[in-house]
Amino acid sequence: MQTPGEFVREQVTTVRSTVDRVAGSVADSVADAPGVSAVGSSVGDFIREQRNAARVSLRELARTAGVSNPYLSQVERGLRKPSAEILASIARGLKISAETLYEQAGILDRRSGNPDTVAAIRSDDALSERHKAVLLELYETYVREHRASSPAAS
Amino acid sequence: MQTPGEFVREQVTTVRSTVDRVAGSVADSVADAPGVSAVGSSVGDFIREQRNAARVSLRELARTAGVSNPYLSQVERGLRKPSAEILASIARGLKISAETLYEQAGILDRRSGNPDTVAAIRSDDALSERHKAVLLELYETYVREHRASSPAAS
DNA sequence: CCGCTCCGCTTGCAGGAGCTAGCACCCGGG
DNA sequence: CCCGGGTGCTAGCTCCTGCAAGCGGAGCGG
Repeated sequence: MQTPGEFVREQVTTVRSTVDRVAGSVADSVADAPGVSAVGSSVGDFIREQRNAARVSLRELARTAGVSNPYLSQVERGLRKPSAEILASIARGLKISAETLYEQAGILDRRSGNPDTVAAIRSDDALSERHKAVLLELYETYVREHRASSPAAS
Repeated sequence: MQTPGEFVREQVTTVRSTVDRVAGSVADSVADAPGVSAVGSSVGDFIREQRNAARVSLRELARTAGVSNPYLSQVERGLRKPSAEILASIARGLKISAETLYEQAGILDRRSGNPDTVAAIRSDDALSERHKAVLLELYETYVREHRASSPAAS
C-alpha cells in the first residue's frame, strides 16, 4: 500500500496530464461549445441538457433514476412538475447535485454569485496541504477549460 | 469534430477513473440512493417541533406558509408527504432555511465536509456541473481520509 | 421486404397531494 | 347559560403526479 503522500503526488501528476491531453485534443473544437452551460428556463430543459451532455438516452436515465421513461419525457418537456424525491432521483441518475436541480426548479434560492472557491479550499482545515494542492490544481484546470469553452459566460 | 457533450463526457470519464483508483467505491456514493426512502414522519415532527418552539399556532403557520391548516396538520403528523414547494413555503413560514427541511425530509444529503467549501464549489459558475461533481467527490474523499488519519482533530 | 430492437412520445388509469367545509373541544365574557 | 373565538383534527372532493401499456419512426441483420 502506498503512503498518502505518494498517492497524492501521483494523482496530481495523473490528473494534470490527463486533463492537459484532453484539453489539448479539444482545443480545435471549442468554437461551438456553448451547450452545457446554458441556463435552462425550466427544470426540464436543464435536465434534458444535462442528459444530452452525458450522451444518455431518455430510457437509460429513467432506469438509473428509478422513474418511468414516459414520465421522464413529460418532465423534460415541462408537462409535469416532478416532486422533490423524483428530482433527487434524477439528480443522482445525472450524477449532479440535488441542490442544482432544486435551484433550477426554483425551490431553493441560488447561492451567492461568485465566492472565492480557491480561498475556501485553502482555508479548509478538513484538508491536508497536499489534498488542497490537488484540488486547486484540478480546479484551476477546470476553470481554464470552462473559460475556453464558453468565453461569453462571465 | 467533437461535440461539447463528448468532450465533457470523455474528460469526466478519465478523471473519474483516476479518482476511482483512489476513492474506490466513493464514486458510487453519489449514484446510490441513501436518504430518500422511509422518511415521512421525521419531517413532520421536525416542523411541529420548530413551530412549538416558536410559539406559533398551527393555523398561524399555515397562513404565513400559504397552506391550509388541515393540510399542515396532516403534514406534521406524517399523514401527507408535502411537495418541495410546500416544504419551501413552510420553511419560509418557520423562518428556517429550506436546506434544513430538505435534509430532514431526506431529499438532500448532509455533506460531510466544510459547508463553505462545498458551497463555494457548488456555486462557482466557472465550473460545469460535471466538474463540480468530480471536485465534490474528490473533496469528500479527501475529507474522509483526513478524518481517518487524524481522528483527534475535532 | 421482413422482423427485431431501440428511440421518444401519447394515452388511460390508480393513488396521493392539497383544499374547502365542518367536527369536537377549551376558554373568557355577556 | 350561551355565545364568539381559539386550538387541532376529520370528511369529502378535485386535480395532478407517476406509471403501465401501446404508438409510430429510425437503424440494422436476414
